Amino acid sequence: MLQLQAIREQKEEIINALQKRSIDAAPLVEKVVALDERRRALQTRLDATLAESNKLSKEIGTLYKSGKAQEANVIKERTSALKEDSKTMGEALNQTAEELQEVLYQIPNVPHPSVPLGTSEEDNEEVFREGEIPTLETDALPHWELAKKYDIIDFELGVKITGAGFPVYKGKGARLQRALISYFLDKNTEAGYTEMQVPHLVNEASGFGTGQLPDKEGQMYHVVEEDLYLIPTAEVPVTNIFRNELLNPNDFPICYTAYTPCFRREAGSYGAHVRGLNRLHQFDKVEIVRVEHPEESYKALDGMVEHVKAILRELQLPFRILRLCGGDLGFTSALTYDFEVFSTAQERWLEISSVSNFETYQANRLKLRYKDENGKSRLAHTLNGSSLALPRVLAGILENFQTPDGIKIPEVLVPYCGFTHID
RNA sequence: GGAGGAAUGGCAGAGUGGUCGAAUGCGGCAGUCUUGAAAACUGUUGAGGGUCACACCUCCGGGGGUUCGAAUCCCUCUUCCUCCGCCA
Repeated sequence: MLQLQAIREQKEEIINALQKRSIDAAPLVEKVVALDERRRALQTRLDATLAESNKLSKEIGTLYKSGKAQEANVIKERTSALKEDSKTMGEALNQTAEELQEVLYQIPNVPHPSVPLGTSEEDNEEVFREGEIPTLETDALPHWELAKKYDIIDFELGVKITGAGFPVYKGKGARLQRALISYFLDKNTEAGYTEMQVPHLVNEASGFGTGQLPDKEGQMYHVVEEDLYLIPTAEVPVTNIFRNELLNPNDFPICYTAYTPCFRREAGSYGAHVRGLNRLHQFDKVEIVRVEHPEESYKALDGMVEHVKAILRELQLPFRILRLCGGDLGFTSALTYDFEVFSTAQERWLEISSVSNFETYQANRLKLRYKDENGKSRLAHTLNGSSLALPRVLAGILENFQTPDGIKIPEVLVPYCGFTHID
């Protein structure tokens, strides 16, 4: 969530910047300002009352000690009115503070100046493109047919066991999946990210910390019995490692990587564009997460983009990078780059990575701070990105590397797979 | 599942009704010494709100209660530890 102080000091700038998301934040921002003022007024009054009653209590203490019980009893009688006052004021204060929080949660992050104006994915800005799109035979198949032909992914079996969107990977398909995970983790470790294994279920506070709750509650699977949520991305458990932490400046940069399955309800539409591996309820992903000093975070974001680029280059997949426009930008993000791989057989781009800087938006919810040079605590910046989401990488490999003799495995993966072709 | 114990500042750990926001150690920061570093020594150092700055207020796992006054007493929830049972 946004920082109150920022809203107080740069109200107009924030409202203007949020127009990039095609929303009029003015009513919400004004409401925040009004509630904040009311909260502070109540606080001041309550503080004065409490100060008075604290003072009296101390007097009573000293009077008792010096044996003047009678005088003490006289003062005692004066405290009851103060007590009642502070109780009612405290209740009003709590209620106002709660209202204030609720309005604050409804305001999305302020987009970075470089974020283009726009309302949908049409308006995203392509900033980079690399790799040649292969010319396939006329009988080139989409990945779901290749998966069937070579018997490496069984979608129907997943339906039997669980339901739609939970595929079963078989034989070389399963092996390739495992190879990709190992390869990604190795690349990330090489680049200085520390590998972590984290829980796949998180509590409410964690979902809240990274912004999945309460805004997008419908997207996560909820285990009602224990009130836990299946993670939609490793971002949630990994970033929440730092919830309620106060760091030293020399702790930066913090770079973590984690492989986890990801679970998403996304009760979306059916059709060609969600066929096969394009959209699933459960999929695997390797994530990178960074916690940075505010002055370093955009340099870190660039570094993450270069890192993902290098991986795609090694995999020899044709890809492009988009800078998301305001309308497509996630609620909590200030700047996001999406990576898309070209799916030759489907003749469209598939998102395989999303790299974002959240600035202080998550840190404010997480209470993730560091001590600055002057010993004051300030909010850190959080970032994360996929490196990478497995299903669409797999789809890209299957489709782009298909030959009449089978699927050719990208060279970097051969040591991990133990085979050169799927046939 | 049964029986006990515990939760305090960045960390460790004292404190069992009245200047306790809290001893002490470690860590952090600043300085002395040193060519530099380490060590040693000296000083400093909890978080949040509020204020131009003070004052002042809140916070000792969460919530509620007793009391003029609670880290300290009571209730409740959560978490952790030890022992027993069960299980991987």
